Amino acid sequence: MFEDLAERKKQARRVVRQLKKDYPDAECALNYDSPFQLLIATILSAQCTDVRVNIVTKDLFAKYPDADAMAAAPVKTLEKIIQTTGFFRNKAKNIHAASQALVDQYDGEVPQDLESLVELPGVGRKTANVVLGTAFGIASGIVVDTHVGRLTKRMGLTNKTDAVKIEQQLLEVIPKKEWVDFSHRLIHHGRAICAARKPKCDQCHFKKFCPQIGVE
DNA sequence: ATCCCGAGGG
DNA sequence: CCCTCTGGAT
Repeated sequence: MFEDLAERKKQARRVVRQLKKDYPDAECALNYDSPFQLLIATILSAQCTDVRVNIVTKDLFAKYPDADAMAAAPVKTLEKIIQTTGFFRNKAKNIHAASQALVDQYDGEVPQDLESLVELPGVGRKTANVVLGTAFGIASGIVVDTHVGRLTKRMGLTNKTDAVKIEQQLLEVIPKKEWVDFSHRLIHHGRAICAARKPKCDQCHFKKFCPQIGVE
């Protein structure tokens, strides 16, 4: 990592500039028609590709499009529909309980602040930041998923492993107006070029200023 | 064998 | 800090 904060900020500016150049229109890859659906899709995305989440949510949202319908669904039925996303018992229990909490406490709507979102079962900082940033356009933090964690470490913007600590270090060097797009663009770059196993460094436009920490 | 837009519990 | 939950793709 770049030890000096000023150096880290300089590196952050290079990264943000290149991200804008390479991925000007990066957006959320999960399919949804409402904040509620984005919330559920994001809960399902834990340790699962967005492609598979979209396959599952097509059926799930056709049957249970909103919090009222999802809260009324049998958990066993939810388990069957979302089975292929992995962790399906926990996820089914959580999306059912979270939907019930939305009905009970928020009249079926999704709250627009981080503290309320994180209290919902199955919703952590990452999921809450996705919903706030993408569905509501509220920059309350930076989404740190497996891609953002891996790429920011390789690019020298953090030396941490814990997602919350990575986010703290990123918040120091990324301007607030960039927070939402920063994650989306990094995630696209992580899938297309800077993959976990076989990063395509020969095709990477970030190579000229990438310390390549963690890449063999 | 490792990774995928994690969260909760110990 | 650690562990567990889980299936599909490569």
